[in-house]
Amino acid sequence: FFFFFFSFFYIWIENHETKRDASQEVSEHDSKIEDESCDLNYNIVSILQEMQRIYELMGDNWREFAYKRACGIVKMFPKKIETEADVALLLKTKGFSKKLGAKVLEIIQTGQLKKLNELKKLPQIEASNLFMGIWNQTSLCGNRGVGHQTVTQWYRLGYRTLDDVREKAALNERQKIGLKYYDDLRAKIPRCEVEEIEHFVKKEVMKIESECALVTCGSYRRGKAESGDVDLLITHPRAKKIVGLLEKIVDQLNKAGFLKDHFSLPSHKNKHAVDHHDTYMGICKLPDTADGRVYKYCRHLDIKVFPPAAFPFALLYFTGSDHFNRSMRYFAKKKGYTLSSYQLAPAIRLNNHKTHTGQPILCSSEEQVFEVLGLKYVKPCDRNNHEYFEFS
DNA sequence: CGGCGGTACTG
DNA sequence: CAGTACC
DNA sequence: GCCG
Repeated sequence: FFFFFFSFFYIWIENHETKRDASQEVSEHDSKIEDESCDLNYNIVSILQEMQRIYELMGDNWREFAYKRACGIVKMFPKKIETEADVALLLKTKGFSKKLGAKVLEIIQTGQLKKLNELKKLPQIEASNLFMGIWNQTSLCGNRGVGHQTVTQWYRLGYRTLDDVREKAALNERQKIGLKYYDDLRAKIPRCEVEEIEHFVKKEVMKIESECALVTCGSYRRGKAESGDVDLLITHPRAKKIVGLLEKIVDQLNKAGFLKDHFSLPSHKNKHAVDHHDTYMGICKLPDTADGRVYKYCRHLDIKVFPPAAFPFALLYFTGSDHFNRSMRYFAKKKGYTLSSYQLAPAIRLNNHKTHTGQPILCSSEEQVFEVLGLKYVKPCDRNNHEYFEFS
């Protein structure tokens, strides 16, 4: 009973803290500084971003990884980078070394990067550019079920425009929906609309299970002014209630006419597993309000339902960012643990293969996960970039 | 030189 | 199983 | 791409 009560109480606190923190974060300096710095070095960041995108298209995940990390480092840099001394300062940052330094130097001296211009001329990249418009953050490669393998295949098949793909390509469900809502999904979601989506879902969920707790994670929880999608994390203080809960929620939201299409529905596999959780991914649209407010866009909505014991880990995972999660998990690994979206456990590895996972370590809050790993707590608004966690 | 997160869905 | 996705 |  105490555990259930504690979980529920904790979640309640978390809900309210999240809201309060979030509103402070936008108005306070955190995100502002970042935006300003991003503007300060806008040219450098956008060129490095194009490099990242190209390597993503080429399937070179590790260069993509390194460039994304580098973008974060440049964004965080406190002043405009214009001299060799500035670049020297950049080079002191872990994750930013000679080759990237040379590229940044070239950018501040010439305003452009030869290597990028060459890569853009590659026929395949040029074609991808044509039918995906990757240079304006309108990439089809990324979150519409199309990766570098598909791009390469389409190129070999001679497709060169979006209409080629529409007419000739054999698309899977995910890709069809991606095309159907092509413009909608490109549009960013303002914080206030994220909140309204959360409110709508919460209202419907409460009709089914009034004890449910619901937290919006992702970039929203990290304090961003706009999000690409809405990530809702749901739990229930009683673990038994988790089974089949998401199906009921999806049914309810369907009845309300809120869901327009589905990427993936809650699976019926692994229902017996202790660590079981459910995922829904799809498209939603807020109804017009009585006072005449009209919502223009359909939005990408992800809902995850986790059992209460996994809640702190789920919250940590679902808040991200992707690079933050990877750095924390990498550190946990070096410390002899494995950290996932549902548990932290000792892990024994042989030649980098996980061979045994010990008893999970119970944590009742995000803070506790950091504590067990011997790390200083990092607030959601500071989880936007890659970190180098060190042994203390 | 090898390693760079852990997991879950579709087809 | 490969490919892509989630953060 | 970078790090150990």
